[in-house]
Amino acid sequence: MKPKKLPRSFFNRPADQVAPDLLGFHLCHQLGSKVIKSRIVETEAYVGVEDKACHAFKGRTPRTEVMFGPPGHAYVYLVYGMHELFNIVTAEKGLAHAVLIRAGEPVGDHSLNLSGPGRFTKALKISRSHNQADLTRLPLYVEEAEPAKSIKVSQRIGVDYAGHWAKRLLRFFDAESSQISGPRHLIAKARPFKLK
DNA sequence: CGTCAGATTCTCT
DNA sequence: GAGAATCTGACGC
Repeated sequence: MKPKKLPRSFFNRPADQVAPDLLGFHLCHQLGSKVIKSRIVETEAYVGVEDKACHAFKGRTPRTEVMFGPPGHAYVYLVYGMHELFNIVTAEKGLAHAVLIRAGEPVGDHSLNLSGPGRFTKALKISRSHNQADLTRLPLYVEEAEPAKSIKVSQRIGVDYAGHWAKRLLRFFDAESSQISGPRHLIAKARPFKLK
């Protein structure tokens, strides 16, 4: 398969459709003459203003402004005062959907730890300076690759406060990957998911 | 294996 | 001023 940057149309769909489709694809960051690549193995969908676990639930603020913009852009923010988390804005402008990238596997000759959303951004050298970056262009882009063969779904992690939204199966991961993050019991409870 | 507290700072009330 | 889409290391079984 010839590597190819994903076009904006790929991202112009609801987050719960984009999130499983991203598994197996590569997130690439060009730094000078080098490109750091990671195979995406774990994602979570945040489905807009009705989703209590989604930052956009509280409405449009300076921080969440990007989410209300057009799809295919980065939403990077700080949690717990220490970790920067990388999201991709999806669905049509105004819906404020996003996909959180939670884990990846190294691609190429590097041996980085990409298991966990905080580690993922650290390893790929992604920071808040990339907030609002257009992901259909350099230096940050998603490359099409072999899709994950076996996908599982579970509840999202760290969103217990979100009432019935916490129970929705919006976390997707490659069942064959060893880099999956989060509590074991959620991984054990996960169930198979078939792409449409 | 499991649970738990602490680090550290931004965001919105 | 409270709480957060996390990670690590300590301790108990």
